[in-house]
Amino acid sequence: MISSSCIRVFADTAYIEQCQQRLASVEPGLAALAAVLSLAGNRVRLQMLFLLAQEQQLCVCDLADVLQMNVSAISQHLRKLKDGGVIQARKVGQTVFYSLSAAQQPLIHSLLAAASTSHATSAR
Amino acid sequence: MISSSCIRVFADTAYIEQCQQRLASVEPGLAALAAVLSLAGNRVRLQMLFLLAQEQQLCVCDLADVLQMNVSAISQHLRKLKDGGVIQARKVGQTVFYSLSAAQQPLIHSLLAAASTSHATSAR
DNA sequence: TAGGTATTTTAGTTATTGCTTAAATAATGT
DNA sequence: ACATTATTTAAGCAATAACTAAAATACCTA
Repeated sequence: MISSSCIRVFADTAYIEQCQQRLASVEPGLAALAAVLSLAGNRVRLQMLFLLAQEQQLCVCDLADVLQMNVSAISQHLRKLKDGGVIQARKVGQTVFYSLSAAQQPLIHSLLAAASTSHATSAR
Repeated sequence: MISSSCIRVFADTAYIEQCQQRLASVEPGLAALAAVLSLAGNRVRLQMLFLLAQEQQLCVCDLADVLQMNVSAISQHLRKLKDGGVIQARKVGQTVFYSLSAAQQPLIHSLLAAASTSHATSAR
């Protein structure tokens, strides 16, 4: 037992274990989702995903121009997104075009939909 | 101009500016979304959100027991989620019950749905 | 082959994050 | 008032993240 348990009215051992069991059953999915969300949870990367969703594909230079950022910084963000399976690369000559990966495209689109629809309640 | 622009076939200034303009129009929404996603993009916090979605409400102790983590660490995660407007607190005696905030509940549920349905394609 | 362009990688710096420990608050019961 | 319980806060630390600058790679064209 890592930390001292509370002695409270609600919640008994059986209840705790039930929660743990339900959690365990979805844990792989949650871990994978957390990985994608942490990638999308960066302002610059979310902008990049928005642009890719809108334009289908963009090269590193395009993104750097639009976001007015260092090419190297953009490239490093793209690498993270690619490593996370969120985007894919297609090389044409010396230009690399990035696009949303087919696998994660639905998730990304549903996330971005939330940005427009949900009237983003300001924090605090 | 922050970085040297590329001299490439696709993409001209007009195109870049068009992208920038579209981006600017959704930027407030994207920034707000990024804030929520970065909160949900942490494995522990996503587990907490899953549990809150499942059980409606839980106190700090419950979460610490289920996740087998330090009460203080849990409390600090809860604070971030509350500051971000993702959850809300209700105090009953000396126990504080946390639950998903009404405003962000739809977004959180749609995120969690992705964890079960989307057959989370493993990265790399 | 040489030079230029697009991109990636490496190294270094600074800022942020998540956790631990310990102390501080707050509410409850004696 | 005092001890107990639930939670929060503060301080410190190790790990991670994001950016800059510089060097390395890859591809194209003359």
